[in-house]
Amino acid sequence: MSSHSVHPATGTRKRRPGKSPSRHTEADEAISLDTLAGHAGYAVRRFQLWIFQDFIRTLAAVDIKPTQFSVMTVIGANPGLSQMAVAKRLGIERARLVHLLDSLERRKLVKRVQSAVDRRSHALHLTASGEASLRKFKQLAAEHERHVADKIGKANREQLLRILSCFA
Amino acid sequence: MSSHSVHPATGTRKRRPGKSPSRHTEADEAISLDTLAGHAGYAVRRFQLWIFQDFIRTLAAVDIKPTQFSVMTVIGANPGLSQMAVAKRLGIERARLVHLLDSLERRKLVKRVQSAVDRRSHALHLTASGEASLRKFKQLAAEHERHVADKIGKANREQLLRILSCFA
DNA sequence: GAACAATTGTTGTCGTCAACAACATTATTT
DNA sequence: AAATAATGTTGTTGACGACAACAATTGTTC
Repeated sequence: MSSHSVHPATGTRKRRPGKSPSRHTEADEAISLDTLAGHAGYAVRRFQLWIFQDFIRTLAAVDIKPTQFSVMTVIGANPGLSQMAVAKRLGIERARLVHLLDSLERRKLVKRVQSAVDRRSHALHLTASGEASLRKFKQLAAEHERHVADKIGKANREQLLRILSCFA
Repeated sequence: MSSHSVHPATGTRKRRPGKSPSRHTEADEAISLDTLAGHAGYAVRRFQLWIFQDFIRTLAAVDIKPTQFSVMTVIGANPGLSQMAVAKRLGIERARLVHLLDSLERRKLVKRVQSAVDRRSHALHLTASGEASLRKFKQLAAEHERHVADKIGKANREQLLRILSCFA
């Protein structure tokens, strides 16, 4: 019964007078995850949360979020794609892509061009400033990727990419 | 210039008359991901989407979602925890945990007990039926985990868990 | 060629989720 | 006793996935 100074309800140690005032509750790891530790989904959820937060923080100066970056990257590499094609390739709903493109078009990063072959669809292109911006975004994204490597290890990151390559 | 029968705007092949009518647009992989292929966050997002959908589908019969499962598992392994402790351990906002517990309590799976030591907090416990249900949930969750192993490979799944163990 | 079906972009709704902010109640600190 | 902090709760905001409906256009089929 090692109930030294551990609050039975919270599992957090009462902060001692001399200690830092409520900085971190150190004993969170004492709480068992049980079978959760063996579930890939749990670890992946936590990891994805961390990785997106770091991406957003690293690209905060240019105000670009992960989804926006993915859309611009694909359009940049494949000019003239339709919205359907981009949505399918990235696993985004075409309804959602409409708003994403509205936002990017307002910022003059992307333009919708009337397609000559299919008058239903739009051909998507980066604007001139969109291409310049994307180069900057990619630099910052690369910096974010280095944060990932620092967090989980360079070799582990590469193995992770290999393992999940079937989802690309 | 290998534009055989590839629609320039969509990147999708025109469905040939004899072929299945608009089943799958097979040539989505032809669209380049560019630098996106080297970003862990992109792969992780796609993977997390897949894994959550499979979890939800596999546990659809008992109507339990990943977050609900994680909450019940932690409470089951650590009876008497406060809401704060559970929220911190799982990385859930305590505001969000309120609704999750409301739902689980309505279904008589979890109960909030007035804490004797701290009258602000609730001690969380599984009900009797909650414990029985959790055993069933864990069986189904294990089945889901086998789906994951089938998808990415048994050894890869274990390496993934090892790589991401620092996020548990 | 006309009727029918499918695709594309768009608009809208619904439910989930993370991130905040504010508040009342209760504990802790000084 | 007064100031400060923690806990549970309520509410709002914005991003997101899933779905359904619609007009315009294209493709198919008779």
